[in-house]
Amino acid sequence: MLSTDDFLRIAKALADARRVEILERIAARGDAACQHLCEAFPVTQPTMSHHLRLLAEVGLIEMRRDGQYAHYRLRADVVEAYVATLETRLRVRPVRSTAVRKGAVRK
Amino acid sequence: MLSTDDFLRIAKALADARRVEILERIAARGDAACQHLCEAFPVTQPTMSHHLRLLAEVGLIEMRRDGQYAHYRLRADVVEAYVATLETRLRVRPVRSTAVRKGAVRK
DNA sequence: CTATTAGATTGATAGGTGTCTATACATAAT
DNA sequence: ATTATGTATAGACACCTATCAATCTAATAG
Repeated sequence: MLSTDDFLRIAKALADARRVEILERIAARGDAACQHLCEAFPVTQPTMSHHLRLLAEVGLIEMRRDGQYAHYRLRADVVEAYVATLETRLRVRPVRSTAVRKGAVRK
Repeated sequence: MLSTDDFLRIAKALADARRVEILERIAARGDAACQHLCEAFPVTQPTMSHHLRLLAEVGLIEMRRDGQYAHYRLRADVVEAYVATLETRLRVRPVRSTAVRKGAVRK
């Protein structure tokens, strides 16, 4: 279960078409470099950097540095935690156990 | 599975703290009148009306008129459809069957 | 018909944010 | 060191939207 704050921040992160597309791409590849993502979408590199930063801040993705390259991967457990929280708050189904690693969300 | 458009509109509807609170309230009661919701939150009636309209437009709630009163109830199946679509797009778990009644989303 | 109450609509305003250009920082290659 | 490349930051701008006061419509009560 996410805190009210984390929950809202994730919801806002998911409320942008481009960001969801980026997440999809990262999820589909398992691992994506910023460079690759910049080429895959019609946005400038700073805009892509902005989106990735935001997604990482709310915990939906995780970055791994490899020299000058930045690689990202999806935090499926955080997505699940968001879903579980949404369902619990709206009472649409029994809660499912979804352990989320501590420190996923940057304060 | 929701269309890309419906998916995004629901995501945006869920990306506001007040709206989620309103949804929670409606979900908790099973049925809530606009009047009651106005008293339950520190917002003016036009603002509440605005939120309810938006939530109904994206299909998350449904209105029933009773004379001059307006009653709302949650569309749990639409919430589930949103969740299923999110999980499918991000590949976080197998798809679950979630039939959504046609015409829930106003065009 | 008149008054009252519930809800919707209309403008207007303030704050938030997605996007860009320009620039800075960091790592790698020569 | 210098140059090149990948990423991050800063500032600006346009657009969107949550909110309110004021007003309007609809239905009920007297």
